[in-house]
Amino acid sequence: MYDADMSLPHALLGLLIVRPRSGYELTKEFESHIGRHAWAAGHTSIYPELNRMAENGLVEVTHEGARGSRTYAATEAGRAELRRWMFDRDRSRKVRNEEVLRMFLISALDPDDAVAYLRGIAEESAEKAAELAKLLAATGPIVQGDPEKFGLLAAEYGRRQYEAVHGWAEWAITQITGQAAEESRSSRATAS
Amino acid sequence: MYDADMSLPHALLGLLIVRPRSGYELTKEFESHIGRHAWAAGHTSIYPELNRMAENGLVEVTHEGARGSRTYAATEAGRAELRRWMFDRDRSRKVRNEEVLRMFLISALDPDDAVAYLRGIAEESAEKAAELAKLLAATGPIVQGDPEKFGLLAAEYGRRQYEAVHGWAEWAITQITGQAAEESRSSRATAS
DNA sequence: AGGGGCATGTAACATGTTACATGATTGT
DNA sequence: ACAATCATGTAACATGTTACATGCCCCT
Repeated sequence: MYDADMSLPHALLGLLIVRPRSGYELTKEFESHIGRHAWAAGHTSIYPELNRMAENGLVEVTHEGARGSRTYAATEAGRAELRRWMFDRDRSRKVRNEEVLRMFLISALDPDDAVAYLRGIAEESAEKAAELAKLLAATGPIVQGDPEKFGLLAAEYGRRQYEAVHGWAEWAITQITGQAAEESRSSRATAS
Repeated sequence: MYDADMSLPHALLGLLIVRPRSGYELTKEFESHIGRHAWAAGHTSIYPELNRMAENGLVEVTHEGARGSRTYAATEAGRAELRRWMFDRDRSRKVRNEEVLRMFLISALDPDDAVAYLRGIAEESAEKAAELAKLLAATGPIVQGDPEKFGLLAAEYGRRQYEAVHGWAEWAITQITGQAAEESRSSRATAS
């Protein structure tokens, strides 16, 4: 079977389950939401992966169009594989989250830099949350299984995440600056 | 200079800025918090990377101990590089977040599976949030620059994130089940 | 003296990225 | 007819992972 921690084939399966697409269309999909927020991939990894998946029976070519384009659809085996992967609770998975890494590394900056960095985060997360709120307001309620609504659960997830990050950044700033203010007060007191 | 999107050397720099360590100690560090929540790395990538970083003057060996152990410290150039990387706002960075990918792919599951999956998420996020809350309660307030407190900002970040995920999962469940209840009501109404 | 953990490394393999490459179709 | 975009691919390189490999030191 497929390795538990291979994400690209599963991302492709998910998209193909919702709606059959060509490699080219999948590539474009990865240039927008899914690629910018969840998993990046270029056509040079997508095309070989589709061929491999076709060999393994997870997808099949349902239509050949102009310019040699091939439309792929998920097979029954493909659906089963995505389901297996989603419910696979083997958390030996390797984390690789640059955002969170930066959060850890804030502790390695000196206080002024840390606060400057956090202000940037606060600003950025507020923007992103607002952006997603706008996107969600522009579309109707979420309907499971509606291809048009694909990714809206993820969008709401993102919106809440960004709001949480915003709150956290502001909290973190008060932690550091509050403490700095404290220190300068006590050092003045000691000095006098 | 170093590529903007290489995270391992920067993770190592961050740890070495806080406190000089050997490759072995760094490896162990990656087995606990930072490796489980932010960035995974094994000794087979850490040792070669340290050698490369030493060649490039980002770190230096400050002590050679028993069993051929070498203690590394960040150089001034290393500190500057970490700072540069932290503030590098070039967001051409490739996202690769399996968690978020799964959120996207929920839309590809049928409603029963989606709800089951979300229940799992709700449970897991509540557990993780509680775990971090406990960890945070057990340690004192955060003091910037205190090596003992390294990662506490990240811990609070994680706690808030998990709480947000929990709230989202419960909201998402009501979205789907509420909608399913609606549907069965209306189909009964249509049938009668 | 021997087991367990400390401490580092190399080699083969899998995966992913960048650069290079080609040709078909559509719209103007 | 020509430019833009559609549509797919290969090859060289960089990176990361797994398996294999070695030896030292400390404790009992």
